Amino acid sequence: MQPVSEPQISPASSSGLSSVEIEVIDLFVNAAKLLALPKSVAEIYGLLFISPEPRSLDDLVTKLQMSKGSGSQGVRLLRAMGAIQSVYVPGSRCDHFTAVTELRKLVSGDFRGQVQEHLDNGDVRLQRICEAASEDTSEFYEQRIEKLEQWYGRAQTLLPMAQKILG
Amino acid sequence: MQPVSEPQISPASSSGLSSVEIEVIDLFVNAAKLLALPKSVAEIYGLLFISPEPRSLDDLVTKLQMSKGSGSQGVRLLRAMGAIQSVYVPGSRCDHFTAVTELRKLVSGDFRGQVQEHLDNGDVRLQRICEAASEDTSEFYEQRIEKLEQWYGRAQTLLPMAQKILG
DNA sequence: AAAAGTGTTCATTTCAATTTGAACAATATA
DNA sequence: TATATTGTTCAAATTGAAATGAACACTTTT
Repeated sequence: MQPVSEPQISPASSSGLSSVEIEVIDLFVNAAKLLALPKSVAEIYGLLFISPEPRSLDDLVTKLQMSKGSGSQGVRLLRAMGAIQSVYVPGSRCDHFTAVTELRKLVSGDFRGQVQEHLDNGDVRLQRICEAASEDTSEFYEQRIEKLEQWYGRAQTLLPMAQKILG
Repeated sequence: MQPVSEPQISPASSSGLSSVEIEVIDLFVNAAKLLALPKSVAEIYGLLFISPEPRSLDDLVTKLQMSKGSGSQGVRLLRAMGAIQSVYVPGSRCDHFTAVTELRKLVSGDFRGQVQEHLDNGDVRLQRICEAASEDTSEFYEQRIEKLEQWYGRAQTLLPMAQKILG
């Protein structure tokens, strides 16, 4: 990997993002790559994370210079993941959002969703592979299937442990 | 997620992939999505995983019906990741490959590469955020930075533990 | 009711990653 | 030396995901 490079959140064309905001957003944008989440989603979360006050959708898309459509989608996803919350702001009729920062909540939301799912399907898949292999049952295939079962087992062990450490 | 669907490795147009092979390759192709690896890479690894004998590049691209270019790139990546090995096959002048199936080796190869890297940069990033925040040092910013440090700490704890369980 | 504000949806565009295929070594065989 | 084999590289095409922006619906204010 290349050394950490300067944030690419076009700093000149700012609609007033401070340098702290830019750095933090950049952090999340990069982390998002690891989780294969859209950049816009990371930007929204990043900005909310570093915002002392709740922000409206309009607010977000203006500061981040993204389309209303993207903003709307992004907010929806983040809400579904439990990564942001909408809060009531007296005297304003639009929704306002804040970042959920408890690792425990974040982990049980998205992480679980993405990974657990695949593991759950593991049984089905292994089942199918066994069936397919039963036509041609060799020593080698048995070994490989055993290997796959071992892998799934390990993963099943690891996941709850990860939740414990993070939660 | 939709229920596990039928493999989409065009089974009709087969250059002779057995149903076991198809199922296993499909398993890896799906897992690869989680790790954000190219499909071609997953296909190659999957086929090697379920092949009793080493296979040549030519072999791979023929059975998988992919271009030589993709095959070459894929093999290179997998080798760099330590996920496949080239083995000597007497009486043949081309390289042959087998899958590395020890979870320990796989984990120290790719997983580490992808994740550790980001964590290593964490220090640099946090440093930069601190600097940026020093212009405008508020209670809130301090809390957030603390939160980020906490997150990195947890991740640093989890990673070696994961390696232990998997390795 | 009109006008302004807020938010969603969705067809289209944009963009980046992957794949292809052809050109190009490099090496072995005849 | 010519020819076949093996493998890499890279520009161009393909693909699919994400972003845009306009149309729409709903609410609130005047």
